[in-house]
Amino acid sequence: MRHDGRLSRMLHVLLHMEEQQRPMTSEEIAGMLGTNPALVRRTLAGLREGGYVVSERGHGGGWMLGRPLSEITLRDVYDAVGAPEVFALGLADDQPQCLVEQAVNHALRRTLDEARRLLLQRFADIRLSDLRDDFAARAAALGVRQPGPTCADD
Amino acid sequence: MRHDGRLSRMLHVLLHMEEQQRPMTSEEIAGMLGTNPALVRRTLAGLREGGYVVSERGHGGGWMLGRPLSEITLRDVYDAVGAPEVFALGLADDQPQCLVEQAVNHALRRTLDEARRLLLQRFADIRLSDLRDDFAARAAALGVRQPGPTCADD
DNA sequence: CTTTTCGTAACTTATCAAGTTTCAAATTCT
DNA sequence: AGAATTTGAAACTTGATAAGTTACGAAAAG
Ligand code: FES
Ligand code: FES
Repeated sequence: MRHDGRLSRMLHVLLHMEEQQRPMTSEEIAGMLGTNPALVRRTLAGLREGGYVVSERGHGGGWMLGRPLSEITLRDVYDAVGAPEVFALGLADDQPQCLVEQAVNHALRRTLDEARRLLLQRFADIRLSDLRDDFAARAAALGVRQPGPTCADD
Repeated sequence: MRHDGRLSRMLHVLLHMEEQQRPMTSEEIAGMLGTNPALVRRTLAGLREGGYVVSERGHGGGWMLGRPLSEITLRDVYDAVGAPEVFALGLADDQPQCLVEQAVNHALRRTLDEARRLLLQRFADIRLSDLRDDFAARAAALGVRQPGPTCADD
């Protein structure tokens, strides 16, 4: 099953965004992610609606954080990218009136819902500043002074 | 994202299989699921390897339970259909050497792993006989005497 | 008014479970 | 033995959709 990488990618983008003291263009970000500007705009649009980033058009424009990383949780970002389906496992709906299918789906749904609740609760408990701190710790452990981009974006 | 309905469908099949006192052909099962025999064989093949069902070829052949429903858990069936990816959410791997991506993926992986552990533990705790009992209760609540198939398979 | 950059719509691609086709092999029935 | 039934398995097509692409208009700055 194909993955939905929007949450992961947007988290990556937001953390890099804080390092920069200037707006990042969609093209720069696309280079970072190995994709293209239109997709970046499409996905960041959701984050803009939530106020997590702001965009400016024209010369010198681009994307900047709309609030500190300490005020954004993983859950916020998950919701902002459209609250995509968490699970690849799905329920059959071939025989909706079949009591067996109903019993199976009921058990699966309860279990999936419980796991989803746990997951989203954990997401709500993690702030992006926590990820940044972890990143900083990793950089320090490697003896990196100025963490800066390690990819080919410049 | 597209769902993987193999677990749900195979549970449905196994429960119906117990009701029947005869081998069910792939064609019958395909009719139940609104699909075709080859797909049924492909998916049930995994269950056969685990000994959860047995198949007989030729006239009068078909599929039967290989052990009582009380000795099969949802986790068993999940594994038997290939232990498909649980989550639709995936991790980016565009910049494996990027410390930010590493920090993001580490946090996501830990959280997803925790939710996966919970899910699979719940699966391991649910026996197919529990689902059958729930099914029987639903049938009783509706006043059904002989639960039998409600779909067009006969 | 030219350049930069976002905004957005429309279209194409990649992926993989699901679905299909086909035939060989095994088993039973006559 | 031969016909009918049914699984086994390989090869192929379809469908759904996140990702990727193309194209052009609007807004802002120089
Ligand atoms: S993409 Fe994270 S360092 Fe460039
Ligand atoms: S499919 Fe469950 S009753 Fe026919």
